[in-house]
Amino acid sequence: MVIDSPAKADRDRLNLVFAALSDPIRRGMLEQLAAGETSISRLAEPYDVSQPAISKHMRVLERAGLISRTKQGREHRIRVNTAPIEQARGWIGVYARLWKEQFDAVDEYLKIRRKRKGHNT
Amino acid sequence: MVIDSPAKADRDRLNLVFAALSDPIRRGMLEQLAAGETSISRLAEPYDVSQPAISKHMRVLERAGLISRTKQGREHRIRVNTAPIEQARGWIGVYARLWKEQFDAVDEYLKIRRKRKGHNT
DNA sequence: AGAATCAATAACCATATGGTTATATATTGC
DNA sequence: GCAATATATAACCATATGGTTATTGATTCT
Repeated sequence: MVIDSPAKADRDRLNLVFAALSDPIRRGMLEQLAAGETSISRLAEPYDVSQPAISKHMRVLERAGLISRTKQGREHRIRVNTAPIEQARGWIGVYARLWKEQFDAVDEYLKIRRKRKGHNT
Repeated sequence: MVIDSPAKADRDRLNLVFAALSDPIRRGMLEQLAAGETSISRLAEPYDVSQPAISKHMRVLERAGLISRTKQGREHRIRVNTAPIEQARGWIGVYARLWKEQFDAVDEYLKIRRKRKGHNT
């Protein structure tokens, strides 16, 4: 049983979102954005990488639609977009539940078997 | 404000889990596993790629801890492991909530401002 | 006006990725 | 016993990734 595949655009977006989340620096940046909008240089502070590397990470997050930016003077103000992360959460939520149900069914079945065996012994 | 970073092992695992989820073929395989344990050749059926490509995808899922396998004759029986996906869900859940609270705070603030402006007009 | 700061891009590098074909091994079915 | 099936790995290929230094342009600060 496979739930209807999402539209191609949604699939492509999920590719980008999960890919963006696969790097600890990018996850760390999103974690920082939980505290609110901030600048790129502030987001970069915890990391010992070059500024062009930071720029690349920002690009990946942006391509995934996870952040958007405005410019104030020379500073880019970065904020998180929740829609793509909700989409990822939705995907995981649906399947985590189905996977868990599968395990619960197995557990239930094993429980019954154990009770029967115990009884027979 | 940044929530305490998880242990390095947890971080590395999240890297692998999100990376594994960034490919539509691998997500599709996990979706199929929601229906229960199955063979690799069955998981491969919907895809028009070579068998070694399938093997590589299985390897990525396995390295992320998302699946485990047993062997029955020549067939590998694949099942999903829920722990890593729960870990990813946990990470997304924590931050999705924080990001949303951030937007709710902004919305609330803008609402109050709009009411004041409307009143003054 | 010029230094300092913020950030992007180009070019380069090493490694990883996702596909292929060829080949090998294990197991089942006839 | 041999063909068929299931699956892994090697080698190859094109592309992507994540880092670097150098350079550039925009903006702010002194």
